[in-house]
Amino acid sequence: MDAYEFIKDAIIEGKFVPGMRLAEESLAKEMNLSRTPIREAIRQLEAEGLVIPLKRGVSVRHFTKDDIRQIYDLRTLLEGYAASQAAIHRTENDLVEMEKANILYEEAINQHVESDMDSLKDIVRVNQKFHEAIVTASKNEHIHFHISKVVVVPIVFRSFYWYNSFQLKQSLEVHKTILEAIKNREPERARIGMHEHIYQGRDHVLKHLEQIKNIHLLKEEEK
Amino acid sequence: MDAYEFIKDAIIEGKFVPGMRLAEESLAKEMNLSRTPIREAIRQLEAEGLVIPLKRGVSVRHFTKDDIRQIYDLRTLLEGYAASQAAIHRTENDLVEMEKANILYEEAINQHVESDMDSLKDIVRVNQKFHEAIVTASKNEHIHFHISKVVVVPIVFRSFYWYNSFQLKQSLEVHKTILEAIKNREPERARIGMHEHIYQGRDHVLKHLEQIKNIHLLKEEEK
DNA sequence: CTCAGATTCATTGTATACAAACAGATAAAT
DNA sequence: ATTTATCTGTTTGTATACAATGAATCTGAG
Repeated sequence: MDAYEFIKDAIIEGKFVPGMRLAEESLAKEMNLSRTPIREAIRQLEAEGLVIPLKRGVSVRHFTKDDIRQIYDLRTLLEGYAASQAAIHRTENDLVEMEKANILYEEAINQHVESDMDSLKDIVRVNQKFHEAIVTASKNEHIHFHISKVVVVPIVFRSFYWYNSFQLKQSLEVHKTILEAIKNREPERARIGMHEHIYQGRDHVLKHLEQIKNIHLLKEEEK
Repeated sequence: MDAYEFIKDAIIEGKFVPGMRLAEESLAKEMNLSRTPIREAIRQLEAEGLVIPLKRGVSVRHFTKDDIRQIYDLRTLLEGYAASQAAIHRTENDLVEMEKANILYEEAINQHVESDMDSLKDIVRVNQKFHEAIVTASKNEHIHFHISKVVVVPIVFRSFYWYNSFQLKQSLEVHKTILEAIKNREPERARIGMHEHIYQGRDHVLKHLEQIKNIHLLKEEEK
């Protein structure tokens, strides 16, 4: 669906932010459509929890620090399980896909120069490919379905752009550990590796949120 | 939403079955509405995975035995985690709610007479209340959100109506174990109890599906 | 008889129209 | 001045209309 993609992308890109009131008419005008397809897209996004209904229109959902913690707990649980299952069910082809994704990841990190947004965007994208490959190898499409819903949220915060080279190199190491565990069919080690990896991400996002909050407080004081 | 409830209920009640082609117009006529609200309801149900888009119209999703296995794995993971978290975060009030639900469950089981559909429906409802109470006590609304999506699917199969008194008494025992573990703040025991409980349900549904399949095969032969 | 092409009919996708609900502003009354 | 009531403009909810798409049927040629 087109309107769906448009709105979702706008949220992910930060064009629509939490608290912002979105009316159907204005959205429709912005993308040269009538209200009908817009409404359908909104219903989908509501069902996914990305957007919440307002008395008047909708708003992109506002996630608190507590939400982030909960979502990462959930994601750790799901992706950790997926990794352990991947270690059991993975085929040779799955392994090839995972390795391919990880080589791209390594290349992206090596080419990366400190605080260059575009190269970071690349890294995020390739990282996702790697995670996707693992979930695919777990052979549980229902978990896949739920993970895909959970993964979007942290992206909204664009905390990734704050990773430094050291952290990136570190996460590459964890990737390699996970990959090796899945290759050697060690479910528990794969799970633990994934836990570590995602909790790293969680800490990072939370720290980022803390900074944003401070900036916000600063602005409040300035007034 | 009204059209949403209508369609979802129809699926749960078995009025709309997998493979059945549902056109917007006919749905609209059936509930005296125009197509517009119907379409929105369908988009929601699609996002939840209960219904799949067809080239022409939609159909309620057909779940295979493998889907059931995957969904129960997922549910075990999520509800097991919720139980362990409940053992950590539960308040006195949560405990009261859980005990209340479980007393109702015990009463419903004691009043139950073998293969009475209505009393089994009651039991299913009260059982859900118990599970709800645990998830609430876990203090993670995002897990709650995902569990609620996962729980609907097995209901569609109405395998519950095949429980016998012995199985019901057995599941009451497991409920009590879980409750005690949460009360005594033993996360791991709560998780294991929940695992056992849900895997019991899974075996039951799978056995039921096997029977249905046999009946189906019988019918095929009769032709 | 079989298959390709044209035709018809059902069904979706989108636009538009209008009524009902609601928020905010203005006016009136105490 | 504060509160209540009314009015007004905006925004949603639903219905309807029509074009685009796809499936099924029919027709004619080989």
